[in-house]
Amino acid sequence: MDYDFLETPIGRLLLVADEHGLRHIDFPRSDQGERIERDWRRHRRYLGAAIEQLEAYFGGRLHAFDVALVAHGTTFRKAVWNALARIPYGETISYGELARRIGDPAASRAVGAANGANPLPIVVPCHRVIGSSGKLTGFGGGLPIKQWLLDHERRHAPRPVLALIP
Amino acid sequence: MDYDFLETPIGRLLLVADEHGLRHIDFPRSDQGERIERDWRRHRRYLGAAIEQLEAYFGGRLHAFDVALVAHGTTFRKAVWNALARIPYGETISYGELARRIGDPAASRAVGAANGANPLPIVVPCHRVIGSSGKLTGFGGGLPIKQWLLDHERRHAPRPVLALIP
DNA sequence: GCATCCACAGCCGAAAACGGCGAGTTCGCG
DNA sequence: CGCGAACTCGCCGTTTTCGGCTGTGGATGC
Repeated sequence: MDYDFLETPIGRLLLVADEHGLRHIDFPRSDQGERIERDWRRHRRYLGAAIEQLEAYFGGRLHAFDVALVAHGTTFRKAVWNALARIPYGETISYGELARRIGDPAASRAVGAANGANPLPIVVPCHRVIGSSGKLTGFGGGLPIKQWLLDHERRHAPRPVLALIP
Repeated sequence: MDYDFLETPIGRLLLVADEHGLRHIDFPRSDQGERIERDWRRHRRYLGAAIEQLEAYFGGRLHAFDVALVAHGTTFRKAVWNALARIPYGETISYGELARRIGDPAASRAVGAANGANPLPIVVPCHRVIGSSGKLTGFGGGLPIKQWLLDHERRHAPRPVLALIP
């Protein structure tokens, strides 16, 4: 298992991958030690594509990732993460809408928990899910980063996103 | 979004506008911080007409505003605010009469609430609505200011307002 | 080990609370 | 009597509050 860090506009990211694909993206939190296992090696052998694409993403040039991913979880969580990956760049939906898309309309709250368990933030865009009222309501890396990502995508969206006036 | 302050005989007013028109008029209350968003800029680019006309109004020279306005609200509230704008300078009507004018004769109390939510006091003359008994009964900027506005308009009314004796 | 409970990155409908009212009644005071 | 102030009650739109519905991992108690 290889790991390395990547400096980005939202701070340093910890990337972890093996021969099967990318396994983790973490925001090293100051309040808890970085979760690095003893047998990992700091090496970019399996990280090349991910790093290239993340740099392009933060540069505003890449709108859809194409990297091999490995994520383990319950059936419900995998359904949520797959639905996440289908939300287009620059768009946002609500937790309830995501629950409806996976055919479990009452599970909006469980969707929030599954979002929180997403091991691959940014690449699997959990930041595009917000409260039905428009509030951000939560993000593993902190709300300011969620806001930054949404602003960044709105700025670089292929078509200008209409500012709807209610 | 631009904002600026205007000193008037009833105190300092906070004006907010953008390219579409005037959006807010506030009485900065000492009991709560002024509501100024981070991304507003203190500038008069979009405020010129409003400031000119307000100065003329307080000078007793202007009897009808002609400024682009932007006010968001429910269907009911917009109906109330539109009816407000049709009350002539120097006249007063009751909350119940206003309810009748929008075709909802029993909603006099809800009309009071809609009046309280008026984002553009003075320009949209919510101060011209008083209780059916003649008492003032309420005003966002405080009753003394409501009284001042009504006195001011009575003093400068084009025709003297008749004191009707029933 | 195994039940049980709890805390979450939510949402929706129903019910209650809350006012910038108004009409009607009561009651006190000249 | 006459006039109001004070009170009650019905009315209306909006806002706030409140249950109940979900899946999962970790803490607790046996």
